[in-house]
Amino acid sequence: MSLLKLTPELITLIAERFKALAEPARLQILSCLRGGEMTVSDLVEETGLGQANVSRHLQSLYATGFVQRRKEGLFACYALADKDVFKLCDMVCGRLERQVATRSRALARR
Amino acid sequence: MSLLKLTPELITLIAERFKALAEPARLQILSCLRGGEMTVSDLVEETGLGQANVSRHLQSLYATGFVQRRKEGLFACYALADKDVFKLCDMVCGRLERQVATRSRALARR
DNA sequence: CTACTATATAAGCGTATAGGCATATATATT
DNA sequence: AATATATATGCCTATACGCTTATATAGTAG
Repeated sequence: MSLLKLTPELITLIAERFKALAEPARLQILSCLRGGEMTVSDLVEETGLGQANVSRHLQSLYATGFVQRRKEGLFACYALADKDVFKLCDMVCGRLERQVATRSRALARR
Repeated sequence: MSLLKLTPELITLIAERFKALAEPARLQILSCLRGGEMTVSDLVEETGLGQANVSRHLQSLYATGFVQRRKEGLFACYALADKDVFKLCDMVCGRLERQVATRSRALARR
């Protein structure tokens, strides 16, 4: 629908959200969380990223509302706030597929 | 659906696309283009950004496939590649609205 | 209490990038 | 040809950010 008027303030907020998704490491983390709640240690192991790094990215994803946080004893359990993230990825992927197709044709034409 | 497996290569590509949307200036440009095709000069005037700046952002948006380009005499006319960009924004906005609501309640509770 | 573990945070470093200025390129006009 | 205009690009500086190492905080166990 896109009925929303994009005011400067809104634009800033939207840009922040996209920025949170604009990093491979964070997308990787979100992708891991697709399987369900995970601790920081789990994510460190699964992603191969450093612990401090994962923690910082999680803060960023939490601040922008893409993940939820739950404390269980020593562990911090993170989970996707909702599944929309992957709808976003799919939309971008759709675009990607179209572009890849277009460029393949362009290359073939040379 | 989110049936796509997020391979490392795909993650990189998706991150690039999100990065293109992660800048207020570029969102502002896209928002302007919502009304239809515009020249660089039009966009400079409408956004208040510098010409070099606008030109650069347009290259970035073009490289990531968010805008189309057409040359008409001296002018370069840019247009949205499709409307999906604003579906993306709306989805992020939806999330924003929910968050704003949640946080207002949280503040009220203190 | 001490020691250990999981997570968060701080400091420093290197890189990427936005913005401004000057300039190059391309096209049109005379 | 020369000149003017629209756009693109190269260079510079400031800032932002990701990554690593080291440390701080919080919770648990002995």
